[in-house]
Amino acid sequence: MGASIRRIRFLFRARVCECHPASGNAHILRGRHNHRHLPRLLHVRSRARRRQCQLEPLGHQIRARRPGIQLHDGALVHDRNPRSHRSVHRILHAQLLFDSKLGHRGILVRRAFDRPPRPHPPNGETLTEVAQSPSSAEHCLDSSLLTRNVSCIMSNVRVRFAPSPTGSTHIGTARTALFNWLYARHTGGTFVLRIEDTDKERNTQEALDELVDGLKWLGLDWDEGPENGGDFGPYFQSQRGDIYKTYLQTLRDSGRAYEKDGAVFFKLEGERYTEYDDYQKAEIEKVKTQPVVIDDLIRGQVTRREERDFVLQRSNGDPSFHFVNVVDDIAMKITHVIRGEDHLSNTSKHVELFNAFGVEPPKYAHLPMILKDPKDGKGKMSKRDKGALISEYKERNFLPGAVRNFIALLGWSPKDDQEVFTIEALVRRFNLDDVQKGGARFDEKKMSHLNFEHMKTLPISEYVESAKPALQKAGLIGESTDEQYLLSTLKICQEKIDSFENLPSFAAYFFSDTFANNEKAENKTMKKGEPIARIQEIAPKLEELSAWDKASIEGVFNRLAAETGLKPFAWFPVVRFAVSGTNSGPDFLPMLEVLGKERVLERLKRTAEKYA
RNA sequence: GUCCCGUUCGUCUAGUCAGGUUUAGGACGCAUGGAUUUCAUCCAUGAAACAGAGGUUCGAAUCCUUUACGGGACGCCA
Repeated sequence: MGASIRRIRFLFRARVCECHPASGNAHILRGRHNHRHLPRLLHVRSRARRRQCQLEPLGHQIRARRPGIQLHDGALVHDRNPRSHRSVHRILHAQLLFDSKLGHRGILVRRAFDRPPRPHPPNGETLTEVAQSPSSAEHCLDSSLLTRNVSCIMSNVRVRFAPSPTGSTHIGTARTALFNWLYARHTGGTFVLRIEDTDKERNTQEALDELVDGLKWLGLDWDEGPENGGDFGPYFQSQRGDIYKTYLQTLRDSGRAYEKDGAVFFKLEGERYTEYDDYQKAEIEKVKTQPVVIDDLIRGQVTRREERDFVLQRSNGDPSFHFVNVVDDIAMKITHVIRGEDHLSNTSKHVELFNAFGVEPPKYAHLPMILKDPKDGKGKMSKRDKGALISEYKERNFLPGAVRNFIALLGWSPKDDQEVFTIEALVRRFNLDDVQKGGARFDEKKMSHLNFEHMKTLPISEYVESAKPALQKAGLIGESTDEQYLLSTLKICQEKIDSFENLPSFAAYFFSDTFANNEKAENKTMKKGEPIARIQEIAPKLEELSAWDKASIEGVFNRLAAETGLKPFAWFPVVRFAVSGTNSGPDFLPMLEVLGKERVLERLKRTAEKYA
C-alpha cells in the first residue's frame, strides 16, 4: 500500500439529455473535464437539474502527479510538498462532488509511484483502480482528519502577524492577520502576534487596544503574544532591546555593521562606487552586490539587488524596522512570512540580513494589495478611504463572520463556486497556493451581499443577539421589551433584510406606534381607489376573530374576497400601509400575526380616521 | 528616475504552471420578466472580459518577445 500519486487529473464524462424548448429535440451534452473544470461540471449539473434532465455520469478517473502525496485507503497520510495541498483538496473535493452531489460512487484511480511523470497525456497507461465506498470519501473530507493529517507533518510551521499599532486597524492589516492565522490553523502550526512598537512617537495604547479588539472580533486568536505569553517572548519589540543589542554585536563582530553619524549601518558586500541618484538628487555611495533570490510562495522566484547600506540602529539608539523584523523572525523561529506586497522590495534587505546571520530565510508569501475604489483616487487603499476600517463594520453591526469571509476572498479563491464560508470551512480550504497575484479592489456591495448570506443562515437565537445592538441604538428596544415578541418579529424579518444597519428603519413599527409614513407608499396605496372602504370592510371581520393566527387571518381575507368578488390583493397593500406606514416588509400574513390583533385593529382605526 | 510586482466581464474571480473537452465558467452589481400576497426577499432570462502587437504551434486566455497601463519600493516610518 501507500503508492504515491503522481498526477491528479479528474476526468468526467457526463451525458445530459435536455429537451431544447425551441427545437423540441433532445440533444446530448458531453464533457470530459479535468480537475480544473469543476465549475463547469457543477454548471452542467445545475443546468441538468434546472431542466429536470438526467445527468448520467459515464465514469471518471483521478490520477495524481504531484510527488509526495500518498493516499492510503483514501486518506491523506503524508504530505511534504506545500504545493500539493491544493491537489489534496482537489481529490477530496472531487470525491465529495461525486458522492454527495451526483449520487455517484467515487472511484479513485492511482498508479504506481515509480512511473515516469511524462508523457502527458499518457497513452495506454495501466491504471490501478481502487474503489472507494461513498462513506470513505466522506470520511476523507472530515475536517478533523484532514487537519490532523496535515498538522502532524507541518506542525513546525510558525507564522507571525506583526502590526505596528499606529492608528485604526485597516482592512489590509486585518487580511494579513487573517491569512497568517488561516495558514497556521490550516497547517496546524503556530500563530504568533508580535507588536512592532519600536517607533515610540507614533505608537499608542488606544491603537493597540483597537487592534486586539479587532482581531478578537474577527474570531482570530493567537498562540503566542500579548495576553498569552509564549516561549519566545517578550512579544513587544519595545521590550526586546537586549536581544537586538546582542544580535547587533554579532554583526559588528563579523564586520557587517559600522557606525556613521551616530547610527549603525548594515554593510553590504561588494565593490563600492558613487553615482548620482535621480531620486535622492544627490551623489550616493552604492555597492555592486550579488542579487538575492526571494523564494515567494505566491510569485515564484523574485530576483532583486540591494545597493545601499541601510540603517540597523538609529542615532537615538532605537533599532530600525528591517533589523528588528529579521532578528525577531530568527529568534522566534518563524518559518513563513506572509505580508503585503508592499514589503516585497524590502525583502532583499531582509534576505541580506538572514544571510549575514548565517540563517536560512523563511518562506515568503507576498499578498496582493487591496486597491482603493477608483472614485476615491488611485493607489492602495488607505485608512481614510470609505470602508477601510474594521471598526466601521463593527459599528455598523456587520457580522464578523461575514467580514472575515469577505476579506478572505480578497485575493484568495477556493477555486470553485463556493463563496459563503464558515470559519471552519475557511481553515480547511485555505491555502497560499490559491492566492491571487493581482491587486484586488474593495467592493462594498459584495461585502453587503455576503453579510446578508451569513445573516440568513444564522440560527435565530444568534440572529436576535446580533440584531439587538442596532435596535437598542435606535431606541426601539429596551429592558421592558418582550423577548418572545422580539424573537417572532426578527424571525419574519430575517429572510428579508440584508443588514442590521437597516433593521431599525425596516422594523420600527413593530416596536413603536409612532412610525413615519413612507410618502411613496402613501401615494401608491392611499391616494387612489377606495382605501378607506377596504379598511372598513376588513376591520370588523378581523375584530370578530377569536383565534389570531396566520390561517385564521388568511381565512378572513379569503371569505371577504369570495363575497365581494375581489382578490385578496385588494386589501393587502392598504392594510399593510395602515399597520406599518410602508408598502414593504416581511410576508404579509405573518406580519399581521406577529403584530397582534390589538395593534392591527388600533392602527386600522387610526388610519381610517386620518384619511376619512 | 531606478528596481520589483502585476493585468480575464464595471467589481471579486475560475481557467494559465502541464496549449486542444471553452460557445472563456461562477458570484456581486446592472437590465428585463415571473413568483394566487406587498417587498429591500426568492426564481428565471439577458447584456458584459482574455490590455495591445508580434512570434512559436495544426491549434494560444494558456508558451516566448515587446509595448501600454496599473501597483509597490527606493526614510535614522513600519
